[in-house]
Amino acid sequence: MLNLDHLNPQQQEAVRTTEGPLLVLAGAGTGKTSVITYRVAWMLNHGVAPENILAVTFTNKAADEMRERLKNLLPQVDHKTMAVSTFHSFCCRVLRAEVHHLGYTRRFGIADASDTEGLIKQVMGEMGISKGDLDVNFFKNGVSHAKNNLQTPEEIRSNSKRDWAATLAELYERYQRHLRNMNLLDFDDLLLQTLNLWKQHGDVLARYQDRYQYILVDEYQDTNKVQSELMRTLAGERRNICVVGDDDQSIYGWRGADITNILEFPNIFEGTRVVTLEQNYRSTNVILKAAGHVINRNESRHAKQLWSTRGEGDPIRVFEADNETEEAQLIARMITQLTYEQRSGHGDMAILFRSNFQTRPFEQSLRDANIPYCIVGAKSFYERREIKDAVAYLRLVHNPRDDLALLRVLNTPPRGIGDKSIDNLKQYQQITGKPILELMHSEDVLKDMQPAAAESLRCFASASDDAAKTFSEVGGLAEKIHGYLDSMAYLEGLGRIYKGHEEGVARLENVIEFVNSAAQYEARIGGTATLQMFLEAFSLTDDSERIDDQSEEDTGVTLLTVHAAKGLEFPYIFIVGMEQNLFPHERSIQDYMVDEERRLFYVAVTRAKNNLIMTRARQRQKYDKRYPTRLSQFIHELPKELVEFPEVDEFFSPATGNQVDDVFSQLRTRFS
DNA sequence: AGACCCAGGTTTTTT
DNA sequence: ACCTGGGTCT
Repeated sequence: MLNLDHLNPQQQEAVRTTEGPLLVLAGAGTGKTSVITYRVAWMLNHGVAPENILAVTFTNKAADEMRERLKNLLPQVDHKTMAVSTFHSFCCRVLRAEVHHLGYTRRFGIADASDTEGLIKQVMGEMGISKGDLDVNFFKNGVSHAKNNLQTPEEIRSNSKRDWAATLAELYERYQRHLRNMNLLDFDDLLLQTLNLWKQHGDVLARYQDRYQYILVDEYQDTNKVQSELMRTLAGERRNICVVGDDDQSIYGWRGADITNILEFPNIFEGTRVVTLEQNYRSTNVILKAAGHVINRNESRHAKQLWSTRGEGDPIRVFEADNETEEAQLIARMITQLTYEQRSGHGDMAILFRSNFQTRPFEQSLRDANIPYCIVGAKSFYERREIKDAVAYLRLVHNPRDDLALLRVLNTPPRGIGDKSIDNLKQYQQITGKPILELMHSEDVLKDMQPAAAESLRCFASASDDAAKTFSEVGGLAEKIHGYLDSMAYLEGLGRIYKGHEEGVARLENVIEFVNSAAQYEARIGGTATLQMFLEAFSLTDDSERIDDQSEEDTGVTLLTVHAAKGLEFPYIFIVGMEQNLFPHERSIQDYMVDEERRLFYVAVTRAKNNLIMTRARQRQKYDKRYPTRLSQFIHELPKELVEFPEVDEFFSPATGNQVDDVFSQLRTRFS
């Protein structure tokens, strides 16, 4: 039987409450993941069938971790039947089975962010929206926002008096029509169309409600309207829905997360049991008090007060440097000193910053000081042009209606299909509404083209047909991918696309690496891996986890943005660039979003287990100019008695006799 | 088709 | 300062 003894009373209550709506307010470091996994284990032990449980997370990483911990906790249960997945992959699975109800086919492809942007530009062109007016980002965000908030184009038109409303609505409609013609769903659609499906087809919904009788949602503060509505719909009359999250760590409002989901949950589900986890197992009380004091300024939050049994701990220290270079050098010196006098390794330390551009001077200073480091979230392998091209080739074979993929690779490498021919095809596409690849099979269309171009198009089309046949049989996926890219002259063409010999070779190596990743995927899944599965994994899986080279992660200092640090912890945390307009960011100040920025600061502070050091540069270079800076308001918001503002030298002053004794006694106990 | 030039934009990031 | 994308010229 499951032993809950080492859980605290609130955690136990959360675990035992399996029926009805439950809101678990899990403050930073309060053992949330344990609670979730124990709760699932508890349900399984109490007769709930694994296939009746749905656990939803935001990231694959979180889903993997949960699955892993469940496996350890309950090795005997058949975990394959239990749905632990991200919102997107869950919805994708539903749609693969049901999407025909909505007029797509189950071979639908997934449009990524750059497809979305490209298509929106195209639609803007169609509508004759000139550049001077509203820009691509406006429409991209506008459409995404509308989708996330369940606004139809009709509603945009009628609800908003803004002069751009009608334009946005029309663009949304056209954009969506294009996607549908190409049998593509964008990321937002995966969620939205699943919700539409359920709302429009009660019988389908009933099947899913019957299957998923117990629902668990992690990081609920990050859900948007569609996501909360999806879960509410699925929970139905049973209302067995448990959401876990921390409103104080809601830092994704800017991309559609709606904090009111977690704030209003008890009002939306009458009779909600609320369990607040306040015992923190991570940090010293100085850190918790400081964080709590700051976050208390925010209105509209669920009250909570974190505490721990780890003692008071050292005060927070704030240092100032003249400029960003010296700030970076200061941090490097401090790290050297700390590793020297304490027993902490580089892996115990992380440098947190608000914006990515701040990494530069730190890379330099750490390298100069011979300190190993790793940067989280550096630009990814899969963003590279040659990889996206390779993926576009694959997408086209899988979904021949994917004009976006086709146009990307039709003349990559150059094969004599110029702008003229491409325009021509687009024209036909507009008139007939048929996929371009299909048009390329029509001699009526081809006779309009230059003979050379027509021949090239014919050749491309027939190679695509061959590939489609090849991939329709199961097995040998990586091999087939290699053969296909080769047959399209893509591998050979890389040398022509990229001028320098070196660059061509490097790009080719990357593509080969990509083929290898397909082989790895195949090895993991087994011989039954299909192109569709691989593409789906590619679209819905985060880059960093696809290639795992975590070997160095343990040994180096970690550099990462505060956003990327959510969910992590380190004994030593350095928050750098504590300047007004940088953190909080100036954009958030203009937009009255300082509350979210304050939550971001709260997240940063609560990453620290033992020691928190913050720095500021008095001057900072921005683009090509230097500016004087002001200290961040968040520093002023910290409780005075918990913060010290030492001079830089004080950090490096010789150790006192007591400290020396201390170090030696620690060493003695360690080696005795 | 490919080299070259200029304008615009540079918070955070998942799926 | 620096990169990207789009436009133009050869």
